Parts: sequence; structure tokens; C-alpha cells
Amino acid sequence: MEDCSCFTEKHGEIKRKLESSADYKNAVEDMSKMFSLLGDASRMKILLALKEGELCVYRICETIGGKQSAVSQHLRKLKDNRLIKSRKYGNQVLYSISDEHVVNIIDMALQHRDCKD
Amino acid sequence: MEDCSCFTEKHGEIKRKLESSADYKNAVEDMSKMFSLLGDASRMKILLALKEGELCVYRICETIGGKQSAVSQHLRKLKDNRLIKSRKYGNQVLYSISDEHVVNIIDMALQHRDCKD
DNA sequence: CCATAATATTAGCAAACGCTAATATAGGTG
DNA sequence: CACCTATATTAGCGTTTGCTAATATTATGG
Repeated sequence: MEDCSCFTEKHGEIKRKLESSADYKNAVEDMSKMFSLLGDASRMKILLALKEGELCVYRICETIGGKQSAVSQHLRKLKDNRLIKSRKYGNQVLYSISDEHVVNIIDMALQHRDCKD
Repeated sequence: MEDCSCFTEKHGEIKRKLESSADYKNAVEDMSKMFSLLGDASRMKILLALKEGELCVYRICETIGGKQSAVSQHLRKLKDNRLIKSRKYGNQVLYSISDEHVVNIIDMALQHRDCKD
């Protein structure tokens, strides 16, 4: 346990950063927060739909097959964390993906999935 | 609502797939499952540590500052979902990242984070 | 074998989460 | 203004999640 050779200098660096770098700790929090938002099937469906272009709430519900209230709550979370943005259009609100990184991450996950089949 | 112009052919395609393609539905489930695993700060720390090379459980605990039991449970989840793999080395078990896609996704998220600062 | 070290597992609990149903808000139209 | 449509918000509930503490398992060394 003391002579455990698996622990390298690079691991020590991570340990140090996790212990004393507020910046690194924030990065970890932010990343896991973002992933937890992607980690829900309903929100993933919403993002997959919005990847094809902006949509109003009603159409999102229709596309993913969810109730308006639930969808609205998901949209708020996604928007609060800047994964999506919205604009008003008359009576309705049009949502779209705000961050291309998100698209890239989802695409990469899709690829990842495809490779396994 | 009926004449809503935001809904395009591509959205319709997503809708159709979500309704009738078992494959697509599975992909959505798998992706969100994987993201939910990344969506926990403790597990993210573990993966960041393992990104630097394989580690035994004791050292993982030390690196991320977590209790053995909790870490062990996280490791099991990560392993069950093939994000990490393990090999026995005498008394101990060495864990490492099993899927390079995971590394890529984390790296991309790190980039994403850095851009925001 | 026995003792110890490393890891895994289990039960129980508190917090977080996602959903539903109900209600509120706000814009568009007669 | 009154009404209707689109969206947002809230409260309440059942489920899931991650943690701790305790216990079990497995391997090594005397």
C-alpha cells in the first residue's frame, strides 16, 4: 500500500489540483453538472430534436412524446445551464441549442454507441 | 399550433425514430445512461485520475479524497457500464479506463469548460 | 492455518430527481 | 375587455441516488 507503484507523478498532480485548485474543482463540478443534464433520457431526446433546428415547446412535446409541464421543466434546466437558448416568437418560445460543444459531445456519444453494434 | 413552421422534416424524422425505432430508443437510453455516469463529481474525479494511468482502489481513494466503500461502489457502476476495466495484481485490483471514447468526451468537456473562462 | 491488508457488498438513510396535476402568466385576437 | 393559446411555475409524491457504517470476501505473509 505504501510501496504501491501504480501511483505516478501525474496522479499526484491530479490529487494536488483536486485538493488545492479552486479552478480545477470548479471545472470538475461544472463538467459533471453538464453531464448530469445530458444523463436523462427526456433531456437527451430534447437535445436530439433541437440538434435539427429550433422548436417551440409544443412541438418539442410532440416530438419527444412528453407532457408540457415536464418538458418545460427540462427546458428550464437546460437553459439555466446554457446548453440551450430561447427566443420569443409571438405567442411562443423557440428553443435551440446554444453551444456547439454540446452538439459535438452528443455526436461523439452517438458514434461511440454505433461502434458497439 | 398547427401551422407552426418550426417543425421541419428533420424533426419529423427524429419523432418517427423515437416512436418506432427500437434501435434509436436504445441508443438514447445508452447515451443518457453513460452521461449520467459521468454526471457525478466523484465519478468524474475517478475518471480524471484514471486518465493518467491505472490505479489501485486505495490510491484512487487517496487521489480523489473519498472513502473506500463509496469509491468501490462507483467503480462497480463504471465497470458494469464498461467505462473502466480492471485487472488483478496480487492483493489489489488495478482499474483503468476501458474506452478511449470516454477520454475524448471528457477532454472535449474540459475544453468546453476552458473556453468559458 | 491465522492474521492482516485490499477490495467488495449490503442495509439504511437523507437528499436529489422527474413526473403529474393544478395553477399562474403572458401574448394574440375578436 | 374577455377569451384562448402557449408557456411557466409550484406543490406533492414516488423513485433513484450517493453516502456511511458495518460486514463479507479474497489474497498475502508469517
